[in-house]
Amino acid sequence: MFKHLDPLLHNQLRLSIMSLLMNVESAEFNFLLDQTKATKGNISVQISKLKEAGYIEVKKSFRKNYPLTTCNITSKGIEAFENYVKALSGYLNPNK
Amino acid sequence: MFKHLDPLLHNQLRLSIMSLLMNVESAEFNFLLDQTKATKGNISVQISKLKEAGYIEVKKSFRKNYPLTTCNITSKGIEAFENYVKALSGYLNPNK
DNA sequence: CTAAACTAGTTTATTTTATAAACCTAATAA
DNA sequence: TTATTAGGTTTATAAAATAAACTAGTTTAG
Repeated sequence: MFKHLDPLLHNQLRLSIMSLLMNVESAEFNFLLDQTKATKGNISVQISKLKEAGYIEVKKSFRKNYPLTTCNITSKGIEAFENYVKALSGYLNPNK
Repeated sequence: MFKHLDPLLHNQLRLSIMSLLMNVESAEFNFLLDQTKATKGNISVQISKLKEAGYIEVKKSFRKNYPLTTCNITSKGIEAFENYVKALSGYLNPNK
């Protein structure tokens, strides 16, 4: 009846991040900060969780002497996102 | 960009309950128990929360000497569910 | 009749999760 | 050179989810 919803994706901020990463080659920390309007701390934590799950890759480098964190979605992450969308649709269109 | 997701609906069990209630006049506690496969305690708690929010109505009666709890969705609940679905779609179809 | 098992839930205690505030390190500006 | 800014991370707190234990009563088997 109701499929299990990946708890890692069933969170507003993490889902936002994944949704953004679905659309781009890669995204910088500040891009995510700007788009999501979340706090830095929160984003930092959620990036870690997504990374730990293998849903995204995180590259740390320097630009203009400042640290720069860049993220991109992995194939595993894409798959998870697509599965999540599929599972959710079972909840959203109860009349179909 | 990303709309706020009603935290009351952004939960697997509560969303399941609301999804079920969208389809029926009313549903008994045991129907929800059976359909969702959740524990009684969990369902009890989530029903209370949905009720407190005014998303559902809860009637308590007796049938065959046993207590019987029946739920139905309210117009406020229907509206909330529809808004939730609309808001979520902004996350799910990032390429559109 | 009475003890065990069952119905239909609710409450409570514990764990997990989310979140923001405080903090850190290095770089640039005044 | 000390103040401020950039780019984050860590930690402390609050909120939520969950299951186990409990309540209250009913049915059934001996």
